[in-house]
Amino acid sequence: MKIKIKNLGEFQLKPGSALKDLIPEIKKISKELPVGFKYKDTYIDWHYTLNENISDDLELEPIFPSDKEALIFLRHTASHVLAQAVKELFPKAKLGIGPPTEEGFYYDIYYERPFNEEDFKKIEKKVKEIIKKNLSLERKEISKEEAKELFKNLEEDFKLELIEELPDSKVSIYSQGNFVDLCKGPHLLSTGQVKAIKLLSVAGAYWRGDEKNPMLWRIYGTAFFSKEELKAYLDRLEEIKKRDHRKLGKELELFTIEEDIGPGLVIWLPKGAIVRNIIENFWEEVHLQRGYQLVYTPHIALRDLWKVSGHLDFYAENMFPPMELENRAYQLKPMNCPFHIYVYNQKRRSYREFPIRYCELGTVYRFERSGVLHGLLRVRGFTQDDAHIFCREDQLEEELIKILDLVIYFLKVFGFSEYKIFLSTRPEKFVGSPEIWDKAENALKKALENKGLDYEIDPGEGVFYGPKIDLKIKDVLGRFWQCSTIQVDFNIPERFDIVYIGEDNRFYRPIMIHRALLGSLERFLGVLIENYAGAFPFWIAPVQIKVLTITDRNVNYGENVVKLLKKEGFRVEADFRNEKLNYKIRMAQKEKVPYMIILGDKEESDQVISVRTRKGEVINNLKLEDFINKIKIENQPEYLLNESS
RNA sequence: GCCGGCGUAGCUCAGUGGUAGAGCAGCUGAUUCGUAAUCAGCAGGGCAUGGGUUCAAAUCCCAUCGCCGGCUCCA
Repeated sequence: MKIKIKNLGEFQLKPGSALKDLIPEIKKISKELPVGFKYKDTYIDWHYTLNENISDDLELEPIFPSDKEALIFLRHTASHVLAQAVKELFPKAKLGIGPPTEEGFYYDIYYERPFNEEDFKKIEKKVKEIIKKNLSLERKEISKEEAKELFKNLEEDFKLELIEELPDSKVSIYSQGNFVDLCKGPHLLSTGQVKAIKLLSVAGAYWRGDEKNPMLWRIYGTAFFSKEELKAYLDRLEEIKKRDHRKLGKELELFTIEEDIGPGLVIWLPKGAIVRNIIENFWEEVHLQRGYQLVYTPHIALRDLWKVSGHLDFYAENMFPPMELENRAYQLKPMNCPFHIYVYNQKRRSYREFPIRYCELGTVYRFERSGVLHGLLRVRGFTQDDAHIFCREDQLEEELIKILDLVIYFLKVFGFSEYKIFLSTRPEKFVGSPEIWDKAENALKKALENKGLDYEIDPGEGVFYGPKIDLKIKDVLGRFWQCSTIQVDFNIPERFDIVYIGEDNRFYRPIMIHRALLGSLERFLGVLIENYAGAFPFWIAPVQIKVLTITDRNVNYGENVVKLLKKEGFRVEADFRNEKLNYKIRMAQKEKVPYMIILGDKEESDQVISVRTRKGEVINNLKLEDFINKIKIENQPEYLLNESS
């Protein structure tokens, strides 16, 4: 039988033999040995044998250690090594699943008690031993019946459950030493090929993510082909820690979340509030330019409003409980949409008016379970940069395209140029008819295609009132964050029975689009803090310039400079303390102020300034006027856009 | 909500049964200094909260709250 391997040539293989029998031959012609292969969409490792898995002549695509996909092989094996280590140390442990992930791998393992730090160390040691032993892996295909027998004897209950649900009559198992695991692969040749591995953490995880199921212990780890790559990864984890918005938020005095005030409720401190204010002002300006109208609505409303909107039926578990007052129930708002319906309903609407676009920085409250709160990224009270657009069916696609334009513009201004787009379709719990949903889903698809944007479909992830497009933005460290959401809604207009008069003088139902571009200001600022590591670009920096004097003699001159800068509208702080320059620079540097102006006798006598940038560049003998002209340009939101393009 | 870990001064952290500690920040004084920490002194703590064990608890036990890492969910 012929095996063609891309770029390596053709090989003959006898039926019944494994791909690994080709290794000596391949080694002769290739410096580097592939870790495995890809055939169509499946990974094939060296352990595949001809009669079992491969019937016809086929062309395989080799995967080398330098390929990204090679990590899947490596991490699958790494997770087996981990599982073996745990089973050897704790024979009573039962295995769940152990897949590779984006960044590493994990194994979910049931054990009668939690693994503690000591266990963790032991496991780590055992893992290293197994790698050192360089055990060969082996793949076998057996019938489901045989597999059931095997795992029943091993008392691997979770594996039995998995086997039960596998669609094929045959399943594959991999073994190394005396360890066997149900696994579809792919794997490396032997445990010794796992060169750089690190176990990272243990945490409880429900079997199959369902809280009705027993809790297993999930051990996270990561593995790479080289120690250098592993180190780079661990360094990156350190970097992420350094950029944590919770840490920076405290250090830079941006925001606080106080135990006495309540979980998930954010206090914006002056420095953070000014950042938020600058973003809000910019946001409003752009919206007004683009044909939106600004509205304000209350934080609470009569509970009946939420009955009409459908929230009580479909969203109740995310809402704060009602408040009773003068025999009427009020409800803290989880969304802004019903209010905007009433703005719409102020008068009879004509088809000529459309599209009508209402926008609001609307603060909403949602009940999030305590365990999921996370700094600014997951809170209970947040301000959405919300808008609701009412339009006719024939305008829907164009409106969606405009929204996509707008969101891409905003993200660019804030330094995000890469994102993933998801189209979420009808969930299990939904209002309206399936036909209407299909219509809405199609409109979203067409808009995305019109803009030439790639997207993935997230089945069943839509909101109860309509399908949506979500954008996840990629930050400088390559992490993705969900902020923007665009949702088509045929249902709420119907529930509130809103109408417009058409050309033919008859009533029609408008379509509503919900959209938030930055998402919530809290989350967006959290992401922004991490993206910039707290060093905001000039136009949003809470303190843009810090004026430092060298001696007390220069204070008068310093006050003058500060006054002139403030007059121009810049956010300036003075550090005229009787301290050494180095000390003042260090402080300003830690506050991540973009520019320091340093004033000594020299500057004063020449009536100039010295400027030190956040990056450490020094410009001497600058006229204040020239500096102001330079930073005026830098103070525009689009400055960085123009710089990089 | 569930599982594990953690909670000591404004911040970062020492302190594991015997009188609460350090550095930074703050205040006072000295120093007047040129591109990432000048020196000295002072002040600052219900050890998350509430119970319990003990002659004695920051330390051991129980409960509650909060935070962190996950599960799940979403802006």
